[in-house]
Amino acid sequence: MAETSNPPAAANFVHDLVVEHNATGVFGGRVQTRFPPEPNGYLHVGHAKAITADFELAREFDGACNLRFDDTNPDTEDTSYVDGIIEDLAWLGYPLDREPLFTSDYFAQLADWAELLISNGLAYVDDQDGETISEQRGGYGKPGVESPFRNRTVDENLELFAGMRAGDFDEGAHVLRAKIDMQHENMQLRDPVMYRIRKESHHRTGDSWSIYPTYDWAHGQSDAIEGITHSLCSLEFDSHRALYDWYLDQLRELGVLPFEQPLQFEFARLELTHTITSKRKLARLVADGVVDGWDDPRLPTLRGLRRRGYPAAAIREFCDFIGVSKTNSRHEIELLESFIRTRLNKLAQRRMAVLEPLKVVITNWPTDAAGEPVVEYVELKNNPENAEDGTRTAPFSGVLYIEHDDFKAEPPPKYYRLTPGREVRLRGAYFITATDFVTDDAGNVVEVHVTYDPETRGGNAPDGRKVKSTMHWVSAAHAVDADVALYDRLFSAEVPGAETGDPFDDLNAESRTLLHGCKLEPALAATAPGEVVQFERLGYFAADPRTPLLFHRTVGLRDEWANIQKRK
RNA sequence: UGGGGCGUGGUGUAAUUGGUAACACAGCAGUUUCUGGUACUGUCGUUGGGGGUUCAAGUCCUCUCGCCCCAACCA
Repeated sequence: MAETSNPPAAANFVHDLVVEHNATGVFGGRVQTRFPPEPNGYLHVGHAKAITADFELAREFDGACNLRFDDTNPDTEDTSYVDGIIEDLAWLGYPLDREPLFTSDYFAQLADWAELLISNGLAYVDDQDGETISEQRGGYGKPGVESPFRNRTVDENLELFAGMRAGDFDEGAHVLRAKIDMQHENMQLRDPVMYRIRKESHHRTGDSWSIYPTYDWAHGQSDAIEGITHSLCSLEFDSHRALYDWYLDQLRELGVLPFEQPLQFEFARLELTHTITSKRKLARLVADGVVDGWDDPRLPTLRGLRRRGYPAAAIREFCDFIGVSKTNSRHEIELLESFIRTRLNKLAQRRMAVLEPLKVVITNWPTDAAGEPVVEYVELKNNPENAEDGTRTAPFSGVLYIEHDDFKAEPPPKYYRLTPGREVRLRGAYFITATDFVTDDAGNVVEVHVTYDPETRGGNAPDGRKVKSTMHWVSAAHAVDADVALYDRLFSAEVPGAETGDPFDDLNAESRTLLHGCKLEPALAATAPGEVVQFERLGYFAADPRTPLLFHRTVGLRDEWANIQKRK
């Protein structure tokens, strides 16, 4: 992966496993993985971890990773999600290099294999409803009850399944079940359902099928069809592994597996503090209008993060760094943010923007022949981290805006910024000293009067005197107005819903603050859609991809002064 | 209730497989600095608990405690 100052990737138990497999000849050195999203929602950071795990493992061992849409449930899936997922995946850094694969492409093969299992007495058609089947399954430590239909003849099962396949029955009339063991201690093996009847139209196969395979029946077999070797999934599927193996074992013994039998490995999904990664709950945030859509910058969706300005490379580096383990854990969102800052610090162009403007009048600033304040142009570095980014100029004149927080009539302890009688530097321009200020009826400072020292042009005093603070500024006459959205945690609790069980109880009502009338230096008007720049001393801000002069705060700078105030 | 998985600083991830517990984030203190940013330095503090084997235990044995997952015709 690209250059980075971050430390190398954490070790990864799956990686170690593959090394061992290659050493012992399992899979003959082949590594084939797959990323199998269900097209029923958009990708989020949690998927990013799975994606990097799958794709990078394959890349490292010169294998390949398939994108396979696990589209076995016509009720919830849609092509718009297929397109969205492909788009987000490409943005993350994994553009499609060939046609994507679909479980639905294997429906015929899967159904044929199901018939093969039936023919061998390994599956049967059950006429009972879901509730009854569920009751008969028993419970943890409690025995299961065999279905009265469990011992139908092969011929009868074949005929019924053919009818199911042909669409002769209503939804719920029958299911196909694997005949395993109703007393198995692993509930997944108590005659799991392989097929159910659905009359819903499928986003790809339309109405050509009225039976759909369940996840368990589809997944391992799809892996086998594609020649997958290492099938990674999240921890909650560990009890499914026995079933994954059982289906494959039967097919292998019946001699129909095209490749070696794939193996399933489980790892912990990515959880972050102050956010959620449940597709269902994310969908609820969108549906309820808590956020503006799937690409709301407060969402952990890939498209939300992209709009927020998170560089894809930084997300990949983060995933690489946290590694792959089996421990249930929740990473601090601050760790992700530190990766974002590290990368942006190197890349982002520096600009000056005043979010909450305070007017500053330089009382000794010269005027020209027409009586207008003189305008000078000062040169500023685009990025102190990278000299190749060069410089730009910004207009400077007698009336400016500075950040409201950068002046205090009565300075608190350790305050280094502008205050009556104190001299500070305006970045790249001049030293100024506050002489006076104007307040409104409520006592708020609305204007500051200062004098400047003409000798300090460029930002340095010939006599070598120092100032405690350098501040950003924008010339009032040249300022470009913009809207800026500041973001805070979407959920105020570290673990949303930890208290009440409902994450929505922990929603942060102030997760977004929209500022109008922010004052930008002219160069900022040319920011490309989606580009992330650093507003000096404030943070990184992404230009909205669609709306000009709207910026989203990607992440703030580390702020020592804020910490000092917080400690107080 | 039966089965499975997992416990390492505040957080997360490592530890040559029995050999100095490390890395990052966060915190704290400082140096540098035309961003209270960056960079750099220092500092803080940990193997869930008990017992055992061993010259030596995060690692092996044993007991114990805690957390997570599984009883959809979702994935």
